[in-house]
Amino acid sequence: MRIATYNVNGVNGRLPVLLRWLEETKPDVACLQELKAPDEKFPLQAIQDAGYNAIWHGQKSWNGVAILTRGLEIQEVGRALPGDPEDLHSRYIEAVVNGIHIGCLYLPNGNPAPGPKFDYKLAWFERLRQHAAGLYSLKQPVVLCGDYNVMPQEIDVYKPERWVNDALFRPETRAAFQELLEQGWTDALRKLYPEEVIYTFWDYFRDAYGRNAGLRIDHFLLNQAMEKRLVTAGVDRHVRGWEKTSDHGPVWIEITDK
DNA sequence: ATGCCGTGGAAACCACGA
Repeated sequence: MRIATYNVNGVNGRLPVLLRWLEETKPDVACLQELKAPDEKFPLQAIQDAGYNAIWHGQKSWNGVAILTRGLEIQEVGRALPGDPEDLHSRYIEAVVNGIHIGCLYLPNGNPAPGPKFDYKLAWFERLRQHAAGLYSLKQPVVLCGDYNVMPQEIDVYKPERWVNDALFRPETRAAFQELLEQGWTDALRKLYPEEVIYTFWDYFRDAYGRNAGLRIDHFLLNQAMEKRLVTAGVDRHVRGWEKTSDHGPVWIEITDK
C-alpha cells in the first residue's frame, strides 16, 4: 500500500499535474496541501473520474488540505487542530483508511521571523504536539504527514548557513520538530536513508530544481505500529520538472498491507 | 541576501509562499 503527501500549490491551477501524477504513480492514499480553493471549488469530479474518493477542508485563496483514496473508504475523524477556535486556517484534516489513522497537515510557514507569523507557527506547532501525543499512543497504525515547513537537520538544506534565521530552520523551529519526534515518532525517510541528501521542495527562482538547491520539508511521521509496516519510501522528484508544476515534489511511503 | 516565480483574487495591484 502506498501513501503519498503532496503540496500541490493550487489544486485547480495544478490540476493537470495532479491528475498526471495520480495516473502515473497510483498512490492508494494521497494527502494534499495548499489547495488554495474554497470547499465549493474543490475539483471533485475530475478527482473522481481519476478513480479517487476525497475529503477536503478548503479555504478561499490560501491553505486547504485534502485526503484522496483510490477506491478505499475514507472515514473522516477530524478537521482543524483542537486548541484554538479563533484559528480559521484550513491546515489539518484527519481520517481513518483501512484501519490506519492518517493526519494530513500544512504547518504555517512562519516568515518573517521574529514576528506574529512566527509566533503563530510555534503556537500551531504546540497544538500539533498536544494532538500528536494522543495519536502516537494509539494501538492502531498512525501516519502524520504533510508539509511541516521545517528542515529538521543541516543535511536537509542545500546551504544551511543561509537559512539559520529563516522561520523554517531557526533553532526554535527545529527544537519544536525535535520535541515532536521525542514522543516516539519515526521520520520515515530519514530512518530508511540516514545519510542521504533528500529534498522535497525546490524554489521557482534561479533554477533551484536544475541546481538541486532544495529543502526537505515534507515529512512522514509514523507511530510504532505503522513503523513496523514500513517497507520503503521516496520522492517523485521528476514531477517537479514538469510544466506548470508545484514547487514541492510528491513524497511517498510503501507499507505492508497488514 | 534576495520574492528574481507563481497562485489566487481583486482590481489593473496586492497578499502570500519558503
